[in-house]
Amino acid sequence: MSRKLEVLRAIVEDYVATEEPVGSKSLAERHALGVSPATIRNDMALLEEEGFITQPHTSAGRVPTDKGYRLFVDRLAGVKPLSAAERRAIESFLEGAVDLDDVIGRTVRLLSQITRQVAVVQYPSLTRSTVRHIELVNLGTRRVMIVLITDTGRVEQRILDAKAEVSDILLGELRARVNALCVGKRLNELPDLLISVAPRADKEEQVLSSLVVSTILEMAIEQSEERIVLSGTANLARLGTDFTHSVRPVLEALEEQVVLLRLLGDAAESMTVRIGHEHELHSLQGTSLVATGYGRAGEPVGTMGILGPTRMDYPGSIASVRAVAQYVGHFLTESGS
Amino acid sequence: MSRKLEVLRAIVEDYVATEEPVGSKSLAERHALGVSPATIRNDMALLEEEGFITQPHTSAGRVPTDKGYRLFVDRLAGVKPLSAAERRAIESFLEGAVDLDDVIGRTVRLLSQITRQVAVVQYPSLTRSTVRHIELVNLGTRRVMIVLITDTGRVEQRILDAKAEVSDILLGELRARVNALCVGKRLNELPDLLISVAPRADKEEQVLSSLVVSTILEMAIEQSEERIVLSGTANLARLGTDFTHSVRPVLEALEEQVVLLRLLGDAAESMTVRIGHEHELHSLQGTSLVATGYGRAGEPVGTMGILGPTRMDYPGSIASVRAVAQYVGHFLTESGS
DNA sequence: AATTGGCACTCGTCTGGCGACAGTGCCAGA
DNA sequence: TCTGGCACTGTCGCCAGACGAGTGCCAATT
Repeated sequence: MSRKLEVLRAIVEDYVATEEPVGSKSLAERHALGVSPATIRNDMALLEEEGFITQPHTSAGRVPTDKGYRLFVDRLAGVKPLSAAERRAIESFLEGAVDLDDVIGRTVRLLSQITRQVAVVQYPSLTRSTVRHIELVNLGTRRVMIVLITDTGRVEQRILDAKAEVSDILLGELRARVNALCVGKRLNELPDLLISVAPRADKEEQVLSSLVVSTILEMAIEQSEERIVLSGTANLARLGTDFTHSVRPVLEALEEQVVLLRLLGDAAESMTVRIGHEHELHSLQGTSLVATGYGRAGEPVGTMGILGPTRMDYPGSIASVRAVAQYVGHFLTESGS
Repeated sequence: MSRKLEVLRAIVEDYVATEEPVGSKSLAERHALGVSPATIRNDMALLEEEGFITQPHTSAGRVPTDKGYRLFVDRLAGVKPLSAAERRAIESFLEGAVDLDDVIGRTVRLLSQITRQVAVVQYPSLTRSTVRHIELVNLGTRRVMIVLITDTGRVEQRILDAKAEVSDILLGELRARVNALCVGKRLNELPDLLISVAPRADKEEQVLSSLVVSTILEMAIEQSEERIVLSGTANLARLGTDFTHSVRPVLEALEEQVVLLRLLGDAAESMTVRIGHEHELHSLQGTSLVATGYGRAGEPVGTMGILGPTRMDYPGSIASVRAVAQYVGHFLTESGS
């Protein structure tokens, strides 16, 4: 690898470690580059021309630009092995999780703790998952509860006003029919499947079944708006000290589900790193995202990642996110049958 | 009311409005106290001796102490009527909420928006609520799903490994028996009620029913650990500009469910205001809490409130929190049957 | 006895100047 | 192509002085 890139790598590493602009002299001292500060200065001048680094002011050291970080993660970042403590934390953290909420909750805390950044975890997506069971419960007083259970363990329920008293027998039949049709199918296949349930002779059944079907569809569609949980917002301190200008806009952005969804949206499956200005949203342009998909039995079901300052430890973050995602994948695969 | 208290009230109001120490001169100008600055200075000296106000430094104006705020909210704060915009916001915000999660989610966002502080809402407490229905679903492959539905609309589910294949008939019987016993009862009554389910002749049924019963109890107990949601953390900006010293510790405290629970724990029913050092937790001593319980058909089920700097608009916050709590109470009472 | 105007005093903040310092760019020489 | 030397430049910390907001006290007034 050319020395110039070696210099860039050294700059990124030092800057991430010290949080201060790095100069040619200290660079020569801390890294065994085998050349003098003057030579490094020449390389730095070139790197600056090409837009990989910049100076905060004339007589200061250099700081990587977003473009510099990009080059770093694409070509220079080695794989950083997890520390023993991290391994242990990951392995013990999910022990004893009782349900899906618990798994996701533990995961997001785990991620934010080991990376010391803000962690973001998307619930297993409904559209990608399949129906395990649909339960219809007669609550009396003309009400029916519909419970939709997916193979990822997610449960959605809705209460339906049936207009008229509901017969248990009818409801039982309907339950059997709906389940026969839907179990094992993906949620986005439901609309096509459920068409066949509606047309039926009996008037009373007609009304009820169409109500039930339309509610199930509503749940499948409307509720497939994904949920995302956060943890570790206190770690935003790493963005800088002036709250109102650096931290606040980020905190505001993170409170919007829509923003979070778009944030994780594209990072669908493989490891994705989005750096500074690569974010569309202006308020996030001082941050970087490291995200990857996680799966269940090979099938991708959701995304998780961390958000931190562009000046972050990319190799470490990438390693942690990847490890946690894999572990959660295993866990989901083994626990749910 | 004595003029001295009038002065204290004026100081609190001005300080909350301007966020700057308030001096005798500006106080005389902005408020029609009918006396000269010199007189006010005398009163201020007294108030300072008694510990209601203090000076940040010798030649600055006065700032209320926690004790001063306490006196203010106890004796001086009038009721501030809600603005029309707030009324409208409250009334329209809960329209179209589809389920309990949705109601709570909307409530917490609403509260943080109208008060411009951090809002904290506790889910309807399980122990205080009653069972609406318990559903047992045979998932096949030796698994049974248990769904516990409460009258507040909260749904808890758990999957149970039944060790052996489960007969639908048996499960149906068990479901009927459990529901007959539990529906309408409070969750904390369940242990006593469910004892009678266990002893039964049939070996197979014995195993299954004891498994189911113990799981239901687990759900009732373990899951009655309450959930609390937050919103508006970006508003912590109001605490001050230096992130690491004022905002960060608060953000960290708020991420701990345990802390949140204790925070809201005591504020059980009536309107509670906890100011600065009245918090036990050190990291919250720069903040104040305004909280109240909310109910459903008269029964208290949970707590909600806002957290902000001690220097906050107490009358306004109290009015908003009270109004939202009442409205959510109505909403819960009407919507669930 | 309460209130008021006047006045001296105290400190914190703002400003400008100065020197130390870190780091660069450039150049001539190896 | 690399290196040492050197002049240049911008930041930061420090200090002194001016400014001003606000107080405390006192003597005079009501």
